[in-house]
Amino acid sequence: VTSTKDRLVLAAASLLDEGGPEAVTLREVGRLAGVSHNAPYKHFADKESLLAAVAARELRSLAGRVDRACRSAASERAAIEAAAVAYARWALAHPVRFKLAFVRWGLDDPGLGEAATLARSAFFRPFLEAARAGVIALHPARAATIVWASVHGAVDLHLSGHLAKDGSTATPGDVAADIVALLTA
Amino acid sequence: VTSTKDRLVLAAASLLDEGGPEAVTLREVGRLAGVSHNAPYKHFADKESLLAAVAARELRSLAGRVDRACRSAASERAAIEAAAVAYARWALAHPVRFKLAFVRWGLDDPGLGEAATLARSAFFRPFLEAARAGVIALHPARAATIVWASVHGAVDLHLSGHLAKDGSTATPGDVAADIVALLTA
DNA sequence: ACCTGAACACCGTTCAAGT
DNA sequence: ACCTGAACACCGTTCAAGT
Repeated sequence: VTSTKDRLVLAAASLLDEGGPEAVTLREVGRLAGVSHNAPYKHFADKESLLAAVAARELRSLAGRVDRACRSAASERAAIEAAAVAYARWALAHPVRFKLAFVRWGLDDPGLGEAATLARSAFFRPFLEAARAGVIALHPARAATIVWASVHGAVDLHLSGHLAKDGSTATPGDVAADIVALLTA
Repeated sequence: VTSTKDRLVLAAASLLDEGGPEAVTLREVGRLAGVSHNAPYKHFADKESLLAAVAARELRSLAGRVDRACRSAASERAAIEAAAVAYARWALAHPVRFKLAFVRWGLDDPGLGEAATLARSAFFRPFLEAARAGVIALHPARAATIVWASVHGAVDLHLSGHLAKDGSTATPGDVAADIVALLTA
């Protein structure tokens, strides 16, 4: 019951996971979806638009994970920590998708914009609730951006191999714990 | 007096700045360096190795900038803030080079590893000195990783368009200021 | 030791045509 | 409305050969 368009997106995502970005060719995407090598052009403007659809799907998935993690937390502070941990776990588990989702797009796909807003909102929600409960002193948007940037940056540095391997630097998990502790102190 | 190898790296960097990653083709690199389209293969194993050399050059440049910014600071705290600001300014001024420097490389170029260590050391130095002076309470490597990750992440989110445009989220500069204030409080 | 030119396989994109 | 097959321009890489 999946449309050709959906199958194309799924095929691209699958190729991305298995062989990295350079493995995603329109010819292979078509073959995996059971259509010709240029059927994608009937559903997407070009290759970049197809990849943007993959990125959007990924961001919506991330938003869902963060949302569920927050909801099952016992306190406002635990919800913040759960959001940070869920974000880091997702990124470390799917490094290629993570990198794709934060590429500088040369287009402005409305679906991609909506998905990005969804992910941002999911991450910000526990901060708004913590601020209402008086758990954090800082402006919630400022606090949320700091934690988001910290976790995102730690993961990116880790994935690109820039954090020292000898243990002299902190891991993404350390950074998440430290920053939440600092903000709720 | 520049060698062909140097000219190839410079040509690649120039093309990268002007037209983005997809503008860097070995044919155009060769043409710009005044050699044939496959002369690069006499100096680099493949295209990825050439790009790794560009990334290494960029990381050394970043290390120099951070170093100079720290040295001209009036206090230990000012040195930390200067390092963070220098990092963010460099990244925002050269977004394409920034993205290239933090790509997940499928090779282990020794020159790239050394350059990465150089950049990391430059960023960590003011934290070691601040810890010695008693300005920060946290372990210096932990504090440095937090600030580094925060600034790096804020810039990456900003460049990929994930920070809201309506001003509801903080800018990379805000994040740098907030995180340094939190750590030295 | 360093470079060139031809050649090969592959890819994104376009186009005319099919149902 | 959706898809196909041929074709085009382009790119990374290899190879035989040149100085």
